[in-house]
Amino acid sequence: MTKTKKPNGNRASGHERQASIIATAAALFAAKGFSGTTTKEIAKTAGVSEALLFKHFPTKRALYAAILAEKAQYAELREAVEEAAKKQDDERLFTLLASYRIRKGADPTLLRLLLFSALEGHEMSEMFFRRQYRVFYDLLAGYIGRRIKDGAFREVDPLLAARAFFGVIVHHRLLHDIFGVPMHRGYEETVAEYVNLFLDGLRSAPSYQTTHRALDS
Amino acid sequence: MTKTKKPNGNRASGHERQASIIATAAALFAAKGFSGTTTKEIAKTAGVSEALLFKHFPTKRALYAAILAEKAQYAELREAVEEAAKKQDDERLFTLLASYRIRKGADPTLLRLLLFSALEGHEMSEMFFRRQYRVFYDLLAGYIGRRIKDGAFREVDPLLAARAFFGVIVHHRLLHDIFGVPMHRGYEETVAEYVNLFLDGLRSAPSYQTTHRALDS
DNA sequence: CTCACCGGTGAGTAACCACTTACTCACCAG
DNA sequence: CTGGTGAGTAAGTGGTTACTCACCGGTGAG
Repeated sequence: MTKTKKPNGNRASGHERQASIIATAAALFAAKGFSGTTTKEIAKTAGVSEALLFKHFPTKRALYAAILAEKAQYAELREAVEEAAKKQDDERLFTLLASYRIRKGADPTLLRLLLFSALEGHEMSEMFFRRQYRVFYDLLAGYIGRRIKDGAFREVDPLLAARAFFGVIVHHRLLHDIFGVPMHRGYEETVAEYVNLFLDGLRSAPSYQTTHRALDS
Repeated sequence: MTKTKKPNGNRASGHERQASIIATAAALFAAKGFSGTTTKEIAKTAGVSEALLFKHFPTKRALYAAILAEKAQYAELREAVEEAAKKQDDERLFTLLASYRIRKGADPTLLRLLLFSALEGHEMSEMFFRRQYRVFYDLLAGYIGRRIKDGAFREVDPLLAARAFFGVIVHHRLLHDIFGVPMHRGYEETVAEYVNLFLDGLRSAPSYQTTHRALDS
């Protein structure tokens, strides 16, 4: 053979390679979208040949789907949230939900993947969305509904209220992570401000007559 | 016959063609992103040859930039908003801002273009964002600041409050237009609910002492 | 009449795309 | 030593992409 053979030792097991490919590809897809990322680029960044990529994943779409499926696995936050809900500790529950997304080391990769997959209309997008957001958002709507029955919150549409709160948080990350708008307060301050603003809106008795046609319907 | 000659008469002027190309391309870019859309596809949909496309726009990116520049031209809403601000009509101002985005015929194209351009990191993205959103968002922050000085709103960070309100609206459109979550109330009802929720949060005196340290951990 | 000009195109082209083929190498059980 | 197996790749494949060029036909001024 004409070529020098390298003394190997850096041969990884199948699962290690697969994981490292997924990690590399996830970063690239998050940065440039599905159709903005080439398999050649993924292979080069992961330090393997393109052929090996296709040994592990039959198509580019399959690799993308594998990433979304992996990133959709989450639970950790749920228990803490459900505990706060049991104790009816409003501040804690809202602060938990907010500071999970708005915090110092928060990784923008997930949000970018979610947005790209939804915009590009990938088939896994809906599942990804459901696992990552829908869960918490239904959970919060349920909690708000219960607190209204208890008389702790005023009569609002629980679903819309839950959407509103997540709106505040998601929008913040959109500005910060996607549009590059700088933070103008610290993370904890920001979260506290959002939570207080929102909770006071939920708890205040309608002190003076505002146009309430929205609710009596 | 070697070539059929069509009896013409449908020859458009340069500017007409340019406008129709922009309209067609905008729809496609909004649907599939920059790198997800091919020049061949644009030409076919617009009913012209690919060559003509490049007569009007030197590159695909230039066409994209032209679209963003065109879509960034907006003002109409500003006057109405500024008038409401002068009259200190809170309900009207907030309702105007909300119902401009959340209404029956609202076109999702703009939001999709904005998100794609930001995610894909196009150079025109920042300008597009500034003209389409930043304007109103600074305007609202200024108004909230003034209302706080007047004593009409309680002491909050005006910038964060403005972000919060836009967050509610933008998130609603995100769910509705990008993620396909169905509306669960009518447009006007939804807007009214969001506005009331938010205004009550701004106006209520902090009735009982909430933990304002949030997450001192 | 003519001829420059404008709107418009068919037929490319080089580079790039996702994906394949045919192969090497290291390792191990029998 | 032999034959099977899993990790890995160089060198393609056909199709697509953004972009180009030589050219066409109608129109109106001189």
